[in-house]
Amino acid sequence: MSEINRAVKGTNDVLPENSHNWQFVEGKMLETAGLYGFSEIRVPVFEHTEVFLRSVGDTTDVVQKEMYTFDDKGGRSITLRPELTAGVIRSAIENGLVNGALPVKVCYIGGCYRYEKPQAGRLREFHQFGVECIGAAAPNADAEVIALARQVLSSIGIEKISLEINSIGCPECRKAYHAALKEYFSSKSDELCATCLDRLDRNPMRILDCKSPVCSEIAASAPVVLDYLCDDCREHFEAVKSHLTAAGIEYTVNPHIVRGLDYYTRTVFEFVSGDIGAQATVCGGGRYDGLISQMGGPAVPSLGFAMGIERLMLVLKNQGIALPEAPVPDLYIAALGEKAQLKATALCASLREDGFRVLTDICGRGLKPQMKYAGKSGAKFSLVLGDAEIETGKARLKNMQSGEEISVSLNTLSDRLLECVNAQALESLEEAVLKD
RNA sequence: GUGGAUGUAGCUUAGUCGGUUAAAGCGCCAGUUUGUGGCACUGGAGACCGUGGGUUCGAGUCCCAUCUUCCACCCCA
Repeated sequence: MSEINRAVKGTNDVLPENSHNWQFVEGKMLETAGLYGFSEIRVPVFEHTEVFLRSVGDTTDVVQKEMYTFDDKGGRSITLRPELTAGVIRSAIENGLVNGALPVKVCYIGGCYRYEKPQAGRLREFHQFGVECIGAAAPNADAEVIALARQVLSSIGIEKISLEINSIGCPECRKAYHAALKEYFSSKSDELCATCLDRLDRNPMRILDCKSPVCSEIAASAPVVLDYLCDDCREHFEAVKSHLTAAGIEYTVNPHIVRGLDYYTRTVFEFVSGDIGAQATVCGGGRYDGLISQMGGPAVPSLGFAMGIERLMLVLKNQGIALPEAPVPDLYIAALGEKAQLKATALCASLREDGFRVLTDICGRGLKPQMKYAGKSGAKFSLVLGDAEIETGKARLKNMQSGEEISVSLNTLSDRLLECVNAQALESLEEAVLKD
């Protein structure tokens, strides 16, 4: 296949048969965020490259080798967003949100772009839902944001997923911890893998995250961040845990959680699933108290998380979680002959005006293929319109599941269809109750 | 960026030691039935066998390269 009919590597289409699942999931995300007071914010897909260098951190892998960066025709360096926090914070500062009533609570859904080698749960274009809570320093803010993530997951049926939390401290207490880590790992430097040797200088905390068996064995007995937290950070972390417990949220403390983006401070957390392959993190987030001032805003604390929607979909699929069915047409009108087609057009117009989902033939087909299509479309009812029906003003309304038919007057079709659709819905509702 | 696997109609696949018009099921279109879907039967459309080279009288089949997809490393959501 040539490039003209092939999607770019690492990108996916959401086809009509799946789009209702995305609509459902995204709807639940926005709805749940609303319960916590978060409103949607929409920001551009691209920003000045500098926005990401400043926030994500210019030593991170994301910035160093994964960004889609290019010069526009005006000579500006532009980057497709690899994540949304940077752009959202930029917008909050630029539009003065951070100077208004705090906290600012915003959420977002959008595509992100990273030049990576695709594999299970990893794409070059992927989608994130996330929230930013700007201006809240208290530990119950951390718990609230985590509770929101938890509730989003359960609102779409995901219960089997684990929450891991950690505190990586503030810049102050991290100095002591870095020193301790360096000392510890330096003593084992001849056993560490090549990348970890490199990390020893740049960012020793990342060694804790290494999956190579040797390194993770060494990391297992490395100094633990939690032992090096200053009093404030320790107190904060203890309070976060108390609030999580108060909210009824289960968690495990994993001192090896280290986020890959530079801006994190204090609380960090991940929701992890064992059902979707090596890329197991479905949601990652934490606190980033220094980010706003680092990006030229006032010194206000901030926190948030991001969820990978494709990974979420994988969890749903691999755990066999069923989402609501796509809506089906209420009525298919089969028409025979020009007169009947005109009448069908008129009926469709008024029924759609009344809010019904109505289909009719637009391919000029015969009755049988029309009925066949009606069946495939999943339409609840069908109606055949020919010369006889136009003449008498009456037609037979057919229930496509049971096959039973009733005679209806075309003048009162809308009312009768409403009754029939409701009756059918009631029937399946009763069936559902019986099954329980 | 490194490694392993993969590629034949829209989908799932068959295709022998290299041999003539590349096969089947599902799906799609139409008919059997001139006004009624699901079942059955009949017919039809649809594939430059991922792409480009090479070996050969002859390549879907063998060789090389390249791309895609999948999986893992790395990293992250």
